[in-house]
Amino acid sequence: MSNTTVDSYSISELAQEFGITTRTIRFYEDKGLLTPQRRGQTRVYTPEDRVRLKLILRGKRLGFSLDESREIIDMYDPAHGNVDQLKRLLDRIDAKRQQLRQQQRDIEKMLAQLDDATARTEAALKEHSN
Amino acid sequence: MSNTTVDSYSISELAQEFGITTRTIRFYEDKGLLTPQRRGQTRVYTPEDRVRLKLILRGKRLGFSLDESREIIDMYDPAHGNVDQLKRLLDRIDAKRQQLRQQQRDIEKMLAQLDDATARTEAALKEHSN
DNA sequence: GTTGACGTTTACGTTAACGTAAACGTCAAT
DNA sequence: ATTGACGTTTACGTTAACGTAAACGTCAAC
Repeated sequence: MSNTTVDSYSISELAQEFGITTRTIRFYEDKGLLTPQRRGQTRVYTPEDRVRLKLILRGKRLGFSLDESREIIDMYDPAHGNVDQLKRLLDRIDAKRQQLRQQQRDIEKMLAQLDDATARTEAALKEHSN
Repeated sequence: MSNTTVDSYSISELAQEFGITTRTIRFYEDKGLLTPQRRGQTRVYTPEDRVRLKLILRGKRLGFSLDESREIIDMYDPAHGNVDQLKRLLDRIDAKRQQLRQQQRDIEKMLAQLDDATARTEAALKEHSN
């Protein structure tokens, strides 16, 4: 279960923690979203790998594709060479921001709609108590 | 193009307005999300149909499946008979609310992450100006 | 009367994101 | 030495949400 190095994880540990299957984790690796090390054949995950996985799943909850999640994750690292690329990166970051703000507005409207639905349903319930 | 009744829409009008294809709209009908009337063979959409379509697309932007969107849309109508069903409906509405709140938190974190990415990228740009 | 623009149905194709199963290796425990 | 828990690779299957194309009807315009 627990390891000597303490801050490394097995594939099943991560799977259990996040409520996904090992198949899913290997699939993410296949798609280039994770690149764990190997102890022999066996995959060994660092805390950084774990964070990346967390980000992927967060993206999933927001309806992002794996490609989109990869893009967002890659935005965090500064390794992108020349000035032109950096400027384009800024644009892509901004685009994502706009998208997230749109989602915020969508959520607000849906929550309002749900409040409405609750009110209507409770009203219908009161009708039944007559 | 425009109709005599004014508040009815053709399939291509809706497609253009929302930036989707007619195929998509017919697909939604196939899945039971829309039930337009017919003038002969031709589909005729009411303003209510248009609203439903809008809700579907809003759900899409939030990563909802068509089934989920259908569920949310159906929550708005009070036609669901008995007390037990109404109480279960309230629970489902509440569950959706929780999910949306989770998405709100996810968005906040992602926006913070993007701010971080922007700062780092701009820092990298300043390096290049040396 | 044929050419477009628009509509229809039917049906096969495609992509993403895994599920599921087979077939195998490893290592500690019985 | 075999069982069980865990890991591996390879590969075919599945579902959702459409795309794409074929083949046809309709109706106004030239």
